[in-house]
Amino acid sequence: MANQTTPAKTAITPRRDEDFPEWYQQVIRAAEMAEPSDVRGCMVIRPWGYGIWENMQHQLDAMFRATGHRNAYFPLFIPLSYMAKEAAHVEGFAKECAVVTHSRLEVDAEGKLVPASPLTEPLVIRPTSETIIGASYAKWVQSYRDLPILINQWCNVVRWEMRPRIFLRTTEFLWQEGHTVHETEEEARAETKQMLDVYETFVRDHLAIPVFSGEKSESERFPGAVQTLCLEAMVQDRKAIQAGTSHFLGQNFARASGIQFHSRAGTQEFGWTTSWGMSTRLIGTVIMAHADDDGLVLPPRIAPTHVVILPITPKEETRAQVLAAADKLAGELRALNFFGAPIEVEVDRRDLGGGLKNWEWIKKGVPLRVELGPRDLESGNVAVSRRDQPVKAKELVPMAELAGRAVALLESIQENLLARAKQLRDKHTRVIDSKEEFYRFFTPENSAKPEIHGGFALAHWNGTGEVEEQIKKDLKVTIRCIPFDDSQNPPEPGVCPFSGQPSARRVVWAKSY
RNA sequence: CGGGGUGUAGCUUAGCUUGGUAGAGCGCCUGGUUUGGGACCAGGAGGUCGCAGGUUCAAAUCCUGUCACCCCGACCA
Repeated sequence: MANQTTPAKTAITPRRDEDFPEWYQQVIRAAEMAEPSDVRGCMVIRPWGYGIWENMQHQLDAMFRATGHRNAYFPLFIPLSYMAKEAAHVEGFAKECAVVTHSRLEVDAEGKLVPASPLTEPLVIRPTSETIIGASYAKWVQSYRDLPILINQWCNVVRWEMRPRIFLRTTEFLWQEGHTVHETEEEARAETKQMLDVYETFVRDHLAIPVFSGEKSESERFPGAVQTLCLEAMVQDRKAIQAGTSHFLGQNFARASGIQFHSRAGTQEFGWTTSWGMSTRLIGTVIMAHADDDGLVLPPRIAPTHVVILPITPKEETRAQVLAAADKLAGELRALNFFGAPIEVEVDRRDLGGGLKNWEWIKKGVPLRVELGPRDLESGNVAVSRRDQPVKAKELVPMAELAGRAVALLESIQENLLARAKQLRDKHTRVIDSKEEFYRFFTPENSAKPEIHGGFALAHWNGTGEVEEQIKKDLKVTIRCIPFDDSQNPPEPGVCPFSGQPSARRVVWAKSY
């Protein structure tokens, strides 16, 4: 009996329903995506995690280019005085800025390295780049003919967070920030909405995560913005997570940075600016949206490897044959195009137990696993397992047909993950009209160790910050977004259950990350 | 930054109340047996018990401080 080595029921312990935050960390570790570093709040992104990020980057970048944007790069350091230019902006970020105050190290009398040469003006490490990019734009913009300016930058930013969590909230993180200047308010507003739509398409079609899109209430708005648009996704513990934001900045930052131009009418006008961003946090969102108790589950479109071929070589005499067949199959698959790029195939020829190898790839979330052994050579079949299906499930596919079906299989997984996520979200999105029901919805039965509960509540709201504040205080629930008025979410006047006052439309309430 | 908890080998941990020179499982290395499923046998490497003080003949164990991490709050992509 092999009692001691009996496999755990699930590859990840604890399970999601036992301890969701701990499960999340274990998935990241088991998939070798990232790990904590010696620097507090900062993470090391390992190749598997970084490969996912690179795919996200390339795909979004293509979408930015297609909408007329170009990449550029601005400094990491922002002069302290720049930060002070926009009042609300300073207030929003001051508490989480890392500040560089010295320019060299010296050995002191005790032989210890100490900072020396204080800077005349301290430099802030960018928490975001509105101010320093604004300074450049102020120089570049003279006339309406210079507009619009449509620039994006991929970079790291630093926000000194109190409670870091890998991918979700780290002190340093990677992101993309778009910064645009427009001649008119309408144009800038259209840009803000357009980029939100780009994000929504990306998150839904590439990451297989459905979202609510809408506007933030005043209390949740980006510091200095006139309007903040957002996407809100539901993950498997039914909390909301923001999956991208787009800000209409009005003329606030243009005034602060002096972005002015001669208009068609010959007058001097301030530009209308926008900014929009998404970050490595989306990797955490993908994990929490799709991963299961056996590890990561990757939407094929962002998987660093789409197909892993597992050669089974029980007998030395058939080994070479099996490996050759595996390589041949890999070659056929690599010639295929999935979603604009070659299918990424890995042949795992490591001399490990078959089960061990298999589990590694399950934990990494590779969409398709293909087992190929001597018996398959004879029968002409391979066993194909989909990561969106139970681990033991496999389908025998004639080897000659696999290449013909691979793309469809990947597409099917992609669709299934989206459908599954949508189902989860819809199941836990509830229209609520009474305060009692609302409070019940968001209150766990076991307060000592809260079980997974709640979800999204669609409830009326009188539009005041007081109601928001009260509910946040009572339940830790906030307005995640005020949906746009469109055919999908038509406005529906009603009564705010918290104040009894009239409400123009339902808004989305949830606990959030 | 407040409240709670935890720090012992790469990971999970026993030992701590009742001080007496550090134990296990997984993983790792070597050899062998295996091989359609997270294999088995034998041997082996790996720990200044988070760190710094203190009490003591003696500290993983008691005391003080400190750091890190986790959970809950305040803040946020």
